[in-house]
Amino acid sequence: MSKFTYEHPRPIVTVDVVLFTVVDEPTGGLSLRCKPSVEKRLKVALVPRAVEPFPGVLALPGTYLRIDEETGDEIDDDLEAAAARCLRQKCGLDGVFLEQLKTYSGPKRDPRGLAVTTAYYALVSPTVFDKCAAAINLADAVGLTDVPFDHAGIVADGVARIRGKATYTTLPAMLVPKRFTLLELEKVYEAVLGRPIQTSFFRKKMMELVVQRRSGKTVPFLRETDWVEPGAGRPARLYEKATDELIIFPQRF
Amino acid sequence: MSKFTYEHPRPIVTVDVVLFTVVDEPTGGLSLRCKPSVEKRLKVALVPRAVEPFPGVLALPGTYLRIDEETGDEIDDDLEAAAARCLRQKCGLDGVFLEQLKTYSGPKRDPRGLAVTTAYYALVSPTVFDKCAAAINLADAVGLTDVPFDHAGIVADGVARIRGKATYTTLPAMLVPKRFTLLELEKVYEAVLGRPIQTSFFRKKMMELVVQRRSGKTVPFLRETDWVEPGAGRPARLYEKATDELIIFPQRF
DNA sequence: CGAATAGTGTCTGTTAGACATTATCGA
DNA sequence: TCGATAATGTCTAACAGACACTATTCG
Repeated sequence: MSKFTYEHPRPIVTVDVVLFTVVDEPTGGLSLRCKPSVEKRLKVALVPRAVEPFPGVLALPGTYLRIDEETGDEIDDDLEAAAARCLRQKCGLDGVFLEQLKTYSGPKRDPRGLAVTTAYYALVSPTVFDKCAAAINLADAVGLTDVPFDHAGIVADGVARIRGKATYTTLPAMLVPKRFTLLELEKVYEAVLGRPIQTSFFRKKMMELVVQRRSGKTVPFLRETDWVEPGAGRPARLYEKATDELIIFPQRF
Repeated sequence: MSKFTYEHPRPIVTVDVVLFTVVDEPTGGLSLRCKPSVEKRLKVALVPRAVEPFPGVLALPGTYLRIDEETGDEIDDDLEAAAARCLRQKCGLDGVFLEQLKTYSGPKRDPRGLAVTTAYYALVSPTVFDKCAAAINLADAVGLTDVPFDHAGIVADGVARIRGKATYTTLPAMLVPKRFTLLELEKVYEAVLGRPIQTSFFRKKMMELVVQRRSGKTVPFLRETDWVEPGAGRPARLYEKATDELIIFPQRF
């Protein structure tokens, strides 16, 4: 116990992960939109806290930065590795899109004293998310309250970040399954942006978006497949992404 | 000595500041541009390191997060306060624009072991910068090398960040003195962006940019003054900012 | 055939970008 | 008046945004 001594005090260092996904929302009867299909809704994952403070309360999945080499436990190479481990251990997710959001600090944000937490945000398609049967709750990402610490602010920052990036990158495409229809992708963009966008403009932009291959050749970001998604009307063509990387648009969206 | 003991090891927590400014660069004889006046160059502040490792080597100004209440020294409320203190103590600067950039971590970035450093970036006009007579060196911000740790990468990230923000905010306006000409502001934008921009388009956009007052009224971001800057030809009108806050453009730039 | 959904085409007002022109100073 | 720099106007091609139209399936 108490084996690690330093000349100066050091803060607690943790990571928190804002895990976003989308869920289908049956179009409410009150909706006046002509567009049929389903609406999508941006959600954030919350897990019950295992330890003090706030045990049992739903909060962002988080963990200490593990650098103790003597325990035999897996140690974290850096903060991003800790966030990835958190996703793996608490959500059963691996290989999902993960980027640093911001670092939060201050004496008031944690009752244990001055804590430094680096928040990451992650995006996962509902298909993959459903596979992890862990005890994960989904809450509306927009306007989230009733979470401990400063997690509401962190989620709000995360929403702002992905909203900003959605206007000039393919970031929302991280939220669709391997094969998807263009309308589905549009709905996901709308869920992230929180506002409707124009179908024909969206399709035009998306279809002419190209990605640079390592060889220097450019290929379309969206690859048409032979498959279709049957529905009530004309079946929709299914597409695949040419890459899982984040692509930046030549001009803003 | 060694008064602080913890059950688990904790990393070193520091902040580093990427302090940007611009300097006038006499247009080289090789320049083919018709535009006269002076070019501006984006610079970053480096200070000689006071302590191990790399004592004496030029590096980003940085400091430990101070949370030791017993020393009688000033303690930091949070990371941003530490960055502000660093600017004050090492550069003699106070009240400059300061925002969080990113947090860096990993066992390889510091010979002392796993260190976590949160980088901030700050912008200051050359007028204010010149007042702080401290031993501060200015290096070209673009393509900086020959700095210890991962500071080259941090500066590169900082340049990328302010370049991005320059296209949709008034961030480069943080780099001009209280009164400035439109051409001067344009040159600063060009220094940040690293590419020339169109004079007439720039002026049009800038002049029609408005800021929301607390009362709800909108006023132009640029306020015309009665003063002019004499030069070789027609004198240029001097402008003032209506606010010191960062303004976001309605549409991208 | 008609309802329902997928996907495309067309028109228009706005605007970025290039370039020419005018304005105002000192010598 | 000329040289130099500041500032504005004009033209064009591209494009966002709105809307109408065509296409394809099922019952």
